Amino acid sequence: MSEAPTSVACSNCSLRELCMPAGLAPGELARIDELVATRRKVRRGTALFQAGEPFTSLYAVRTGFFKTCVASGDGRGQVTGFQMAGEIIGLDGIVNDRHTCEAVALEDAEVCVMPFDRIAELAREVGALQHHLHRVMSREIVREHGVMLLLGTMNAEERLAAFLLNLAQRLHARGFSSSELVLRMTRQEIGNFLGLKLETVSRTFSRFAEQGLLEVRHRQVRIADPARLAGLLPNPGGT
Amino acid sequence: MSEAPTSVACSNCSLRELCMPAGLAPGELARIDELVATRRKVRRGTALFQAGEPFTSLYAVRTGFFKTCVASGDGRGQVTGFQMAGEIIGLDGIVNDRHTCEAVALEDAEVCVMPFDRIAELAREVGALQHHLHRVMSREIVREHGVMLLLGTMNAEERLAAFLLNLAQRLHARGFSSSELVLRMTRQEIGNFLGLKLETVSRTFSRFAEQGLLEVRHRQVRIADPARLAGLLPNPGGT
DNA sequence: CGGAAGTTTGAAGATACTCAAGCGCAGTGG
DNA sequence: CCACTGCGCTTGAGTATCTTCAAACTTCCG
Repeated sequence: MSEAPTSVACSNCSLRELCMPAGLAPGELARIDELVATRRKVRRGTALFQAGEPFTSLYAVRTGFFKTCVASGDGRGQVTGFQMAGEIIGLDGIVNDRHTCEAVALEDAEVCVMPFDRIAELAREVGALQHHLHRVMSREIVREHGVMLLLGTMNAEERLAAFLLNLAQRLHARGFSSSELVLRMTRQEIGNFLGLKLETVSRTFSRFAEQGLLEVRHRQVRIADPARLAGLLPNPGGT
Repeated sequence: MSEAPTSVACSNCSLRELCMPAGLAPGELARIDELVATRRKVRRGTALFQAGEPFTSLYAVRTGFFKTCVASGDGRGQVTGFQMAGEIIGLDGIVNDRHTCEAVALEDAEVCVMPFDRIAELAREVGALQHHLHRVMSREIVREHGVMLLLGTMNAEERLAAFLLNLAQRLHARGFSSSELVLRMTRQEIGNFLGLKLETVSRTFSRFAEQGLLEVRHRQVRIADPARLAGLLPNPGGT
């Protein structure tokens, strides 16, 4: 929709360490700047892309917050992930040149548009970029393994604890507090990610609050006792 | 363990369409033959690789049947997939040069060992291989989205129906019957994949048999009414 | 052939879901 | 500025589904 031909440079971007390969030669870095054709603003509640749309580009989140969802024929949907600054969206489209999930902004957002054929072309010449791309895709596969473990083996408390700790950790890596967080998504959306109904999510929040693990005021969450919250996870000596 | 320096040629392999890119120039095909360093036999019940092991290679299943599992700190485990001839195993290892899941042979099996650095090197020169690799990784991401939908939104009957139809479809693509199948995995392993207990899997099989959807004798399954079985899925106009 | 492993089935119980009602905050318009 | 409306959140009561525990049976493999 709003394709602003903003002048852009990854080389100056504060998110560079998050979404670009490390250890590039200066010349290579300059070439990677060419990757990001444009930026694109996405209004809260609107889709960056939808299922079925032709695939052209990967997107790096610059600001804002996204969810990605797959839908089954009837109304049911599964949120496959939430993406924040520095994270890559759109890898699902590569197989069939068509997106199979949709990406929706949970708040006004901006993404860097990276045409995939240009990425592929440059990856053939810049080894570090090639390796980075492989790692990004592999990381997504491993992340999804974790979600499968969550959905397949954990109860409601474990799921919510894992979700909150993961969110906190990612926010912390971006310089935010690791204990104070503002949820960008509704209880419904959390439920659609965790495989729970929104009432169950709400009840579990309340139970955590009663137990002194959290302080919850709507979307404002403080992790009061991170150690005990982490103790709920089935992953004591986690990787 | 058993690394046999078998002489190997993808160009003659009957599985070529499954695991190699299409439309290669003759010269390119010859170079891809170099990719497969060796084959490796894996005995039933033993691991092709384990979580924590250094990552070196991707593996293409030649014969046999695998499961891949992730484990949480305590005993719990989630089967992330079952792999058959022509399918690729090991993509999880790329991110951190270390495997995060284990791959176990469910029956005596053989795989083609493809050193990843050699794949990456060749992908830089052969565009079709590069694109193929991207597609393989993206396909895995999309497949996992489907599993997440299954685990997050479906009940026991829907899960088992989806599992059986998926298995039948993949076997059919390999020239086997699409209605007659022999399960290579235990009820326990099916349960660990579908997020159900083995008893629930067993009961659901029995219920399907009562309803005339299946004929089940232990691991021998005949899909008696594929249409009605497919009708159970939440995906009437599915992609 | 014998034992271990895998499968089936039943009964009781736990967890999460459904249905329902009420509350609270945010944004809108009087 | 305040009331109003809508959406999201919370909480309760009853219910469905899946799990747990247990026992018996079958198959497979050594």
